[in-house]
Amino acid sequence: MDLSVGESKHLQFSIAAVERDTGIGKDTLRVWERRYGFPQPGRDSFGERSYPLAQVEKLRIIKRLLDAGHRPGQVVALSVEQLQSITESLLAGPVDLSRGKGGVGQLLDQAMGLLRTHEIDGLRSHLHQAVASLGVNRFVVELLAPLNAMVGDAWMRAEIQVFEEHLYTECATVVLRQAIHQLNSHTFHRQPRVLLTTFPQEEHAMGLLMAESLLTMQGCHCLPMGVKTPLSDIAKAVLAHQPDIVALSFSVTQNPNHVLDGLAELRRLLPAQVEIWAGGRAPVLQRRPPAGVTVIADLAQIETQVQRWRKRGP
Amino acid sequence: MDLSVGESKHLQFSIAAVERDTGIGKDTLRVWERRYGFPQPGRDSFGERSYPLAQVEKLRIIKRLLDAGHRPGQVVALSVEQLQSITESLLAGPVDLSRGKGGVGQLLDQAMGLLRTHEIDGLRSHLHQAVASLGVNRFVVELLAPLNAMVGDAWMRAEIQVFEEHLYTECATVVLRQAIHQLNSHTFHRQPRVLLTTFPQEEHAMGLLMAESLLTMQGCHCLPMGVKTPLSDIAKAVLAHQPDIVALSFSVTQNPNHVLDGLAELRRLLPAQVEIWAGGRAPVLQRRPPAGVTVIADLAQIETQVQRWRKRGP
DNA sequence: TTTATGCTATTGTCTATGACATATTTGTTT
DNA sequence: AAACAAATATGTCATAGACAATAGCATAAA
Repeated sequence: MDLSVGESKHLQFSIAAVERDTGIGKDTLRVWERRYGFPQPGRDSFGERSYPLAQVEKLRIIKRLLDAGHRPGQVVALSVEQLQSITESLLAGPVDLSRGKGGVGQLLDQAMGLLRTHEIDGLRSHLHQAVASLGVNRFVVELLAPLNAMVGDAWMRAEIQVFEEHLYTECATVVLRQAIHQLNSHTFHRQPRVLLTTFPQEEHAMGLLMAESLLTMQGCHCLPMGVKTPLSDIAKAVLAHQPDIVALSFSVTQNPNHVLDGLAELRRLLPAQVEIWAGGRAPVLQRRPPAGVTVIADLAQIETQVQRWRKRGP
Repeated sequence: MDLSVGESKHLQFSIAAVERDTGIGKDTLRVWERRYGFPQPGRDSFGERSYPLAQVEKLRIIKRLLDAGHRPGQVVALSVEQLQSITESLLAGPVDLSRGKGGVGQLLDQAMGLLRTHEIDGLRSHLHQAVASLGVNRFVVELLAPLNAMVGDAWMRAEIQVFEEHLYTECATVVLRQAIHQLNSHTFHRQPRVLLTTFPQEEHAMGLLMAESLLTMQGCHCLPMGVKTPLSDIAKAVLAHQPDIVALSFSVTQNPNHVLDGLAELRRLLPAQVEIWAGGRAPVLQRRPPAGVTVIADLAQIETQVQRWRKRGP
């Protein structure tokens, strides 16, 4: 029978299948084997690497730790137990802080509960209700943002599955998009035009969507461009649409240098009167705020910044 | 400055950037060079391949022809003129067909016009109106799907900018999501549960969204999971949610082998009674339909397939 | 104490060429 | 025409070495 598909009956994976399932490139897999002694795949009858399931799963744990900032030399050669203890020690504190304040803590816990029990329809209607009762602003700032953080944490600890995270993201996106659509944007005296997108490395669209909702609440005219736009294309779009502000979102996992270099480069490409706003959880933004860029430390600041822009001279 | 993206100031591309932009693997690019004499990249100061823009564009044309069924030996060594004459003789048929029938051709052209003149708000309201007047079903099948194809074509020929494509995608997504949300799903006798997602390589969510809208129209219960789900996580989600059908979407650019390998592997991972539906523009699906997988050749077939499922014994 | 600078180790990706399984075409024989 | 065999075409995997980019760390300067 045909075994060329990458996975044999006994859950053995070809190098291409491992690349697809872990996101680790073929070259990297080979060089890890050479340098660290792991993974150590068997060979099939053609002399090609054949990875058992256990090694693929270990590789996924390793990938998570790398995303969290660990380096291959520290973790690739460790045992599964050691990897798991590192994963657990990685996140200990900040979760409890967000709960309990303002009474939304209960809504948060309910949402996490629905996610864990796979009640997606229940989660969706729960979030819909929350929008209705809290209003878009509080929904985003007090419920959705902390919930994102909690889901991200839980994912890091492998407490929730990848597919649960996917379902959550999709669900939250639907609810939030719906909420944005129902906003009847008030007309302010000065209505800034805001172009929203992310850099090519950044895949996460939730931050962008949260920003869009709050900006729309503030009466801004939003031009959402989705994620992963090359710098030169951001510049072309600015030329074509003449926005007042370019808003960018960065998640934790972003390479700090890429963030700073990208922002500096973009600042160079854009006319001076176009403001660049950078928000999101990338720590480097707070630590070394780049020149000519407005750093949005947390979502609540969006309101303040829009007001500042309105007061600014033309 | 940051050159890590693979593209230098003078529009020279690294091999990784070419792989990303054309979908042709690094190994394949090197072996074409060895065997056919094209592409013939220059070398940068480090001795690494450096592809000029013209060659990348030619590679995109070649990729199109390969997707259409031509073989590398026939086309890789040809000149740009020869390639274009083949392309035009190829494209004579199916595009015009979709226009002019049923009067949506005009709506199509208007949409393309709005996109080219950067009137995004106009495009959005145009599409909203189209949903209202055509109904979701015809909107998706007759307007949005052809429009996607046209935008894809235009992008392949480098007639539209990357940022225009981004804006279009975002705009169409918003309109379609809105339309889905307003569907009040009728309850049928047998209501299949459908899990929707894509393989890890596939970034495009539009196909999935179009499928979701049509499935919902047919009274299906949809579980959208977003894009890029690893195979083993699809399997876990199936275990948790017990859907009747797993629906996957594939765009043209997908590597044919990856598509077939992935589908075969997924088929082995899932219980036999769970159907796998594969749709989208990946030509390999029609050319070599994999066993145990229902190929959805075009969107209109979704209705037929749902009816077939309903008649099927439990 | 903090901020720059330079050295060193780490790490991913590239290069080169060869091998070969699978797919497709071509040629030959019923 | 249909069936089978031989030949080609094609993508992917293998090995091993090289090196640019990154990160960590120590030292010097503010």
